[in-house]
Amino acid sequence: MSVIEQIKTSVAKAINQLYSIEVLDKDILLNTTKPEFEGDYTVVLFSFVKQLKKDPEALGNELGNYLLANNNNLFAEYNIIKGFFNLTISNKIWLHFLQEQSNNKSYGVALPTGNKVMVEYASPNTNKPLHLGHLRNIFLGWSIAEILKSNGNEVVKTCIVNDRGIHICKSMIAWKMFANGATPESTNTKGDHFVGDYYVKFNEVYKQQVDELIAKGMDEKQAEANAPIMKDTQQMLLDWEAGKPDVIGLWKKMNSWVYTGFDETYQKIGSDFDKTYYESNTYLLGKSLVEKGLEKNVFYKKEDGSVWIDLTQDGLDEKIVQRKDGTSVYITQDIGLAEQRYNEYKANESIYVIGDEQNYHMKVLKLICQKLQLPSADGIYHLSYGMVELPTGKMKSREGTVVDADDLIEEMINISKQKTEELGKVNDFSETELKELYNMIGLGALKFFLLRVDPKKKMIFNPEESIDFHGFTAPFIQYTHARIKSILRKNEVDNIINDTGLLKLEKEVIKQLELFPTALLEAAQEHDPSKLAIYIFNVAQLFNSFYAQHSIAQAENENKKNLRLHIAQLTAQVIKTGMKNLGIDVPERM
RNA sequence: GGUCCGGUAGCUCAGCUGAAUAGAGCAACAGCCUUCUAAGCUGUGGGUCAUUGGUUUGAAUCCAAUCCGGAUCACCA
Repeated sequence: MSVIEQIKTSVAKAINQLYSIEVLDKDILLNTTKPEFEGDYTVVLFSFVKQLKKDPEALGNELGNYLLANNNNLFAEYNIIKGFFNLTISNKIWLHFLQEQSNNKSYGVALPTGNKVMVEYASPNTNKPLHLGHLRNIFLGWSIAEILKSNGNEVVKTCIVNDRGIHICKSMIAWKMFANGATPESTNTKGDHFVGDYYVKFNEVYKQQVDELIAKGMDEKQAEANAPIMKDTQQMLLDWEAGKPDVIGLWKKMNSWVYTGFDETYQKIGSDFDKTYYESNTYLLGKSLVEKGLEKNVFYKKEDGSVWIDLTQDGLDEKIVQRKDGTSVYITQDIGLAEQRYNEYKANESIYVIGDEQNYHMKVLKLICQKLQLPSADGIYHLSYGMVELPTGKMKSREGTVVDADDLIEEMINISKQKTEELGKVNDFSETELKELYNMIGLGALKFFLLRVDPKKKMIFNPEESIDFHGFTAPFIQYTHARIKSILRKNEVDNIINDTGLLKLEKEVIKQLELFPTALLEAAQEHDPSKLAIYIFNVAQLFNSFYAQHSIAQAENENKKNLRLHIAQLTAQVIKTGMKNLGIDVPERM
């Protein structure tokens, strides 16, 4: 049980005993004590002062005496300032904690709970390469999966590839018209970029044709509908749906180019999936559910034969779930896929990492699943994240104003190379070791940059200002780790910690380390890796202050040295495990 | 127009289940390497927490209204 939980339980019990009122653990408002006051944790008494009509001073003293008398292992002393009841935890608790955990490689990781969670993320289109927005999505998905695993959940990572539809046909048409048979190999281009170039090409030509038609006197709408290249594309979609061999062949070929490109990127950033679904296989799903919904009167049929659901009672609108020609719409596919995934994996929770422009859609999806009483319905959680925008506005792949994922990754790695070379601390590294280190630092910086902020907030990325390597960043944390490792390489740790008392900073670091499982749990509960990122940063920052003030190797005596080595060891461990949960590796040297 | 999200230091962001003098990082300025890795540490300056009103012993935090920015409300996906 964490120290915080112990305090809450003790205080709640004390109040129950002393005043016979019903107080639960969660009613205890507990903060870390502000540095300018004496103590470790502070209970805010005001609500009890009011309830019990007692003077805070008197209440605090009665409580303090009771706590000291009945929990003498936990509390060392207390003081009361206004309504703030400051508790000092006894050093024995901290030392015991350190002794128990400093050698525990899996500190913070919970035992299996039997809970199963699916995390869906990435979900790219196969007509263009990945961009910065995808990276935010992928890093978030990966990280939340890791965090859930650390909290004892079994996790299935999944991806739904958007591999069909008009946008795919656009690239295909443009390739047919302009490529003269070129391939990624023949042009030495990464497959997803190769296909993406034709998507851009399509839009150029399309725009030109529309302009021409407008110049000939057509209005804009008509022009857009009548541009020859668009008509060809629509025909191609029909041919695809009809299964015309040459179209299907081209579709398969171009998609395979894209997948090869994606795989390269996924491998580079260290991401993978346990199961990939393809929309070309799932887009017809959900039909049986429409039937079921009609039977249950969840859905209703309009005169023209289209099927709808009325969500106005729930504050939403009417939504179509099946077209009059009997084909599924997007949301129906999603319902069908939700059912299919549940049948395959029986996960009781399903997290969708999808941008916040789909908030409404996801709300509707969950609601419909609930109304259909699908077993997966209540477990649906939309991990919504804000768009990544440029200072000039939104990224638009159609217009080519995107921050390309591969370019950005390469740039980050180059910067880390350059900085590492400037510092010259690892000149003895081999080529492979160096490459690994540059990747670790460059990708770490990028991942941390995207994960350290609240997912639901949109973020602005300025390509002109490169991502920082100082302060609240991954390299700062990685550096702290490397520095500790350097000390641990040079000094023997004795297993037994002797009680020599704790200096302020020694205790502060231990206190912070003790919060690790709490931070991991909070990140999981709130589906928010930024909580963990901030926690790890605080650990590193606090350790660095400690490090600057107190020598470890040259400590005042052997016992102090050993104590500090244990602190250093556990700090390194927490950083390593914590960063792993963000998908970031941490070097032994840098 | 309805719904949802956001507005905190020059910049990027924490804090938002109410509680002590609103915190970090970056940038600026001033210090600290003959001692464990200076990608570090210490300090200084920098705030009408969008605005107004309300609830409360106490509001950045809760409520209401207003202003600003964004998303969404497709027989697109």
